[in-house]
Parts: sequence; structure tokens; C-alpha cells
Amino acid sequence: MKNRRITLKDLAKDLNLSASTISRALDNHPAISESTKKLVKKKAEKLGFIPNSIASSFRTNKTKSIGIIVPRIDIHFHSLVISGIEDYAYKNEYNVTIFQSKDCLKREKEIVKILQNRMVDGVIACLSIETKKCDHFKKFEKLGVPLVFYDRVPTDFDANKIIINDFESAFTATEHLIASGCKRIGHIAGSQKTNIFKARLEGFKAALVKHNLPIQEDFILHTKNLGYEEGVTCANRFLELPELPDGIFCANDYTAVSLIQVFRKADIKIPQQVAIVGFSNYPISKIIEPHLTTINDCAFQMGESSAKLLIRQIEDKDDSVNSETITIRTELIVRESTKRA
Amino acid sequence: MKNRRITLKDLAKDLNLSASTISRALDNHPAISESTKKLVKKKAEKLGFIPNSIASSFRTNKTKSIGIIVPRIDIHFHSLVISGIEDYAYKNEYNVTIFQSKDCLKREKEIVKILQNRMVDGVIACLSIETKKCDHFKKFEKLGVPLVFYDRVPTDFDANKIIINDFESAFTATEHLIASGCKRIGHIAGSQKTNIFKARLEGFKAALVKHNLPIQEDFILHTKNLGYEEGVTCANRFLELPELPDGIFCANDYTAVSLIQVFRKADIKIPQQVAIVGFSNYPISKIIEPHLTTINDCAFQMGESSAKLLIRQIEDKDDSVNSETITIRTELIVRESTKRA
DNA sequence: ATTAGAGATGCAAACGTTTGCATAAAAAAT
DNA sequence: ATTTTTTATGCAAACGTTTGCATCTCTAAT
Repeated sequence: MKNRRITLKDLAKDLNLSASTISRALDNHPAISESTKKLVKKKAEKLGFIPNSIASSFRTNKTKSIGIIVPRIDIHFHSLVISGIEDYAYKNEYNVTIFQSKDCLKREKEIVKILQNRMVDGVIACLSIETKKCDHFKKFEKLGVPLVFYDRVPTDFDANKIIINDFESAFTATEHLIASGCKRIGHIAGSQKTNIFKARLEGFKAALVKHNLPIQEDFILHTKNLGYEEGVTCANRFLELPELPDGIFCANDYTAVSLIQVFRKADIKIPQQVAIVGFSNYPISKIIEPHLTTINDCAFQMGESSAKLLIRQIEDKDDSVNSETITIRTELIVRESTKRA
Repeated sequence: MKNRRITLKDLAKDLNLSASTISRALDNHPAISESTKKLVKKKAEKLGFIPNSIASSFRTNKTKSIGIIVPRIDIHFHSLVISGIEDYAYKNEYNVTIFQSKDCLKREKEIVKILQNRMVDGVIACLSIETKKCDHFKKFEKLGVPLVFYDRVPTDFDANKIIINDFESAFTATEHLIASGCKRIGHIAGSQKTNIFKARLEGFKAALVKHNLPIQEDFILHTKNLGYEEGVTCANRFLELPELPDGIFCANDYTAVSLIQVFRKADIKIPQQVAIVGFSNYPISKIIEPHLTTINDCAFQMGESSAKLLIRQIEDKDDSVNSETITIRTELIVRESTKRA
């Protein structure tokens, strides 16, 4: 029952025109008369002609599609970024093909190899956690395939990057605690092997320094993955201290939520005794009680910007060398977890 | 600086062989001698040959890629499904191209049109909330493109479907409340225009009937989108009743979480006074306190199954007509919100 | 020594579209 | 009436791979 597909040639034969005329007519080429265009389009509609985009890609060397490499799709941050990418791409008639590196360098390299074979006009990637050197990405440049990194970006090599200012955001978050009257401020830090979390710790410290507050090393707790359970551990470590901090800036929302829950059970009032700030504006931040003050990392917008930059570079005729870094402006969202008196 | 890509012909010229031999050698065709294969592969590696997959697709009419249509990528359920699809597809050397319908029928139709043009070997879709009739999907069958629906599936047309048994799951959840000693059981229902939520309501009622418990209509609250805020409204409506239910089965986790929070503020003990069961096993269900008993809808597995079924149909030579419905087994996850005495 | 068969490679066409160039027909300028 | 310009269409090649069939060489069987 699978009827053979209609091709340009079929239309051509049917209308006693050449395939080139059909092609141009459907493409609104100015050299084709209006009457012919109308005729061709009507016939195409009637016969149910669907252009073979693979043949077109083959001929033109353009696929109108972009490849995305993310650690995992089901992490909310990345799903938001992808959503932003898809949205912008769709408006510009690109489609997106997605790969998960699973935070595994080996798999990332495999994917990079797969993507070399002309399947995509450009690539957007967030590095796997294991990735330290980015040599495998360099092939794209040689092949003339534009490449944009977001969030976890390479440091060892010049590239297009879409990032947020982690240092500044952490600085703002910490200053907010200070402005709320906190004097003894702690931090739950992510892996210092990841630049992002390093920057957040540094921003935190810089704010303390600026306001002449002491940096107390036992108020700075380190974690591996900023997981929910690690947050519980941190909370208990805080509770064992001779004196609790009166404000804590967490490098993500999960650990912040853990703090809130453990502290509440220990009958510690939030924000009166301890004010808490998270990072990322996960959905849970506006559900947990008290609602969590946090930094909106603008993931969707990050996706949009990545797609925008990439598509601009794909379509840019003049092949000027270019590697831009765009920093997305984050915002502090103040909620109950820091609203004191 | 963009060096021209190496093609089969380049390799052929370089080795004084024909392009066909090169092609077959790289493909491990049995007719090619081992020595030649070794030679060719070595040369290919050395010159950095990357096969042009577009040309290959063009020739063979196979793209080794599958299209996915989801309402939104950033809904956790869908991101999990996509993750499952990508995982299975990757193992089988397929890649996935994603489109968001944004729950908009018009956009869904546009996407369907885009996907007709030979870009994909098969399609996996979850219907937009607006979609009532699925005629626009029928073209795929005519074109010989396999199609699998998941979660929100068409009822007006025979197709491959991956679903969970919503009726049975709701039944199980309700029976669990009954087994926990609840006698006056309520329900927060989703839009009855959506089959899924209709089935959950029916499963709920069936369990009551089976155990000779009364179906009290003022214990059944209806919502539009099962949103968090709607959950709050429902919670307050329950509180206004002359007598509270002693167990509530919610058609999703968001509304269940709202119940927990509002009830807690009203000093109602969960699960002692009211036991609560959700649906979907969202991440928040194991964070909210008390942790929420819920139905694990096995989203990742749903994705895997969809991909598995689709790829089987793509690669099935014998063109036997086929429309399978696979029901994924859900599981009840019991947590504190129903653990009474 | 001849033939049959296996083994290895090459030839050439095909997939459907796009595009530079040529050409035909019609209109405008001489 | 002839030449020039404009307008509309067609020709044919090209993109890189795959694949049925033909060809060639060499070994094995007669």
C-alpha cells in the first residue's frame, strides 16, 4: 500500500515542464512567471508532493538541523536549555537532534564523531563532567561547522560560549544575605574541579571581603555533586558546630532544600535564625516552605541565546573568525527563606 | 581554512581502487579481501575520511533517525521519556530529532508536515492536549513511516501505543488507601476530557465500589490542569467540608504536594488524619515532608519501549500490518504520607 | 590441458534536487 | 524590418554513496 512518493520529475512530466522549472517555481524564484508558479503549486498540492529534504541537503550541503550534546536530558536545567534551543530553532526552520553524553567522556567523543558526518550544520554542547581537554571538538572548526558551548564550557580553547556570571551571581546572593542582616555566613560548595562552582565559592568570598566579614573556613562545606543527600549531611555538620551561621548561601537549590528541611526538624527558624539562599531556581524552590530565595539562572534564555548565536554563525556568509562569549544576566529571586523581620 | 572533505572517490584514486571497492571494504563486505580491507581502512583513517551520511541516506532511503513530538521538553515526565528513547536509540545507532508541539494542535500539524519529508525513518509522538482527531497522522502510514504514540494516544485510530494502565494504577492506589484503614476517601481529578485522567477517576471509583465504600461526590474535586495552585484551592475546599476525608488519591503529585502543605499549615496530621497518595513519582515526591506515596509511571521505561517498538517496526522486513499496544506496568511506591500506625 | 568455479574488483547507473549557462520567445528599441 | 533587451524556460551536470551485474584472475576439478 505504500505508494511511491511524488518527485519533482513526476510533477515535471505531468505539467510538461522541466524539473528545474518546478524546483524554481516552488521556491518562488523570480525568473518564473506568476502563472506558472500558480500552476505548479496547485499541482503539487493536488498530487501531494513532499520535497525530499535529504536530496536537497545532499545537493546543497545544508541540513537545516543542529546537533545538541547534553549530559542528560532529564536534568531540569538542561531540559529547559533544550527547550529554548528548540524554540528558537523552530522559528528559524531548523530542527534539533539530541545526544546525551551521560557525563561520560568516552560517549561524548563518540557523539562528536557521529556529528562530523554532515548530519548537522552546527553544534551546541555542554561538556561532560569528565571532560578536561577538548581536543575532540577541534575537528568541527576544521570542517567549518560552527560550535557553541553553554554552561560547562572549555577553558583550554577559544570557542563560542554562553554562560552566566557565576562569580557575580554568587556575589549578589551573598550580598543579599548581608543586606538582610546576616553576619556569620556559610556556604555549601560544589566540586571545585568544576569552574562554575569554583566561581560561586569565589564570588561568595569576595562579597564577605568587600563587607569586612570574616571568612570562616568551617562555615564552608564541600560536596561532590551537590546532591540532596549531601545537603542533609552538610546540614548536620552545621548543626554540630558550636555556633550556627546566621545565613547560608548554597551552590544549588537541592542542598538548600535539604538545609531547610533538616533545620526545620531541629526547630531552627528560617529565616529568623538562619537565612538561606539557593542557586538555579528549580521548581521546588517555590514549593518548599519557606519558599526559597535563589538565583534564576535563566536556562531557557541560555538555550535561546545558544541557538541564536549558532544560527547566526551558520548563516554568516563572511567567514570571519569569531568566538564570542555571551554572559546571560541572572537575577536574584527573593522569597521567604531570607525575608527577616 | 576549511579543507575540502575526503570522499570515497578520493580514497579510490589514492589507492588505485574503485569507489565501490572502498565502500564495500569499509562496510566489511565479504567479497572484499582482508588485505584490501586493512589497506583501505588504514588509508581512510590516515586521511581522516568521514562518510557523508547524507549521501548515504539519500542513496539508501534510510536516515537512521527518528522524530519525536512532545508537548514540551521541560516537563519532567517527557524529558524522562525522551531520555529513555535516546538511550535505546543510541545503542541501536539511531539518533533522535525533537519537536515541541507546545500543546498546540496547529503546531503539531506543522511538525507532522515537516516530518514527512524523508528526514526520519519513524516517529514517536505524544498528542497535544488540543488534539482530538488524528487525521494528520494518517499520512505517515501511507508513506510507510512507522509511528508510535505514548501516554496521550489517539482513540479514533488504530496505532501503536505505549501506555500505562491508568485505571489499574488508580485502582491500586485507592486500594492501598483502603488497606491503610481509610474509609472516607476523596480524589482530585484532572480534566475529564483527557482519557488518562478519566481512567484514573474510574479506577478510583471502582476500588471504592469493590470494597463497598460510598462514592461521595463532594469528595471528588475537579481541576483543569492539576496545577500546584489548583491543588491549593482543592485543599481549601476539602477544609471547608463538614468532615474531612481520611484519605485522598490525587491524579498527580503536584496537587498531592499542595494538599500536604495546606493541611500541615492547618495542623492536620498526615497520614494520621488524612493519608495522601499522588501519581507520577515526581522528584518532589521524595523531598516533600512527609514523603509522598505515589505511583511510579515508569516514564524512562516508556521511552525505551517506544523506541524499541518503533525500531523493530522500522527494521521489520515483512510488511505485516501491525498496531500493538503495550501497557507498561506501574508500581506503587509507599512512603510516609500513607504510613499510619 | 581444458573447464568450472570461486574470489576479488570494477563499471555504471541511480537516488532527487539545485544551479550555471544556454536558448527560445516575446517585447522594446532602433 | 532589424537589432537589442527582457522574460521565461530547459539542459545537463553535479553532489557521494550504494549495488546489481559484468569482468577478470586464479585455483581446483576434470
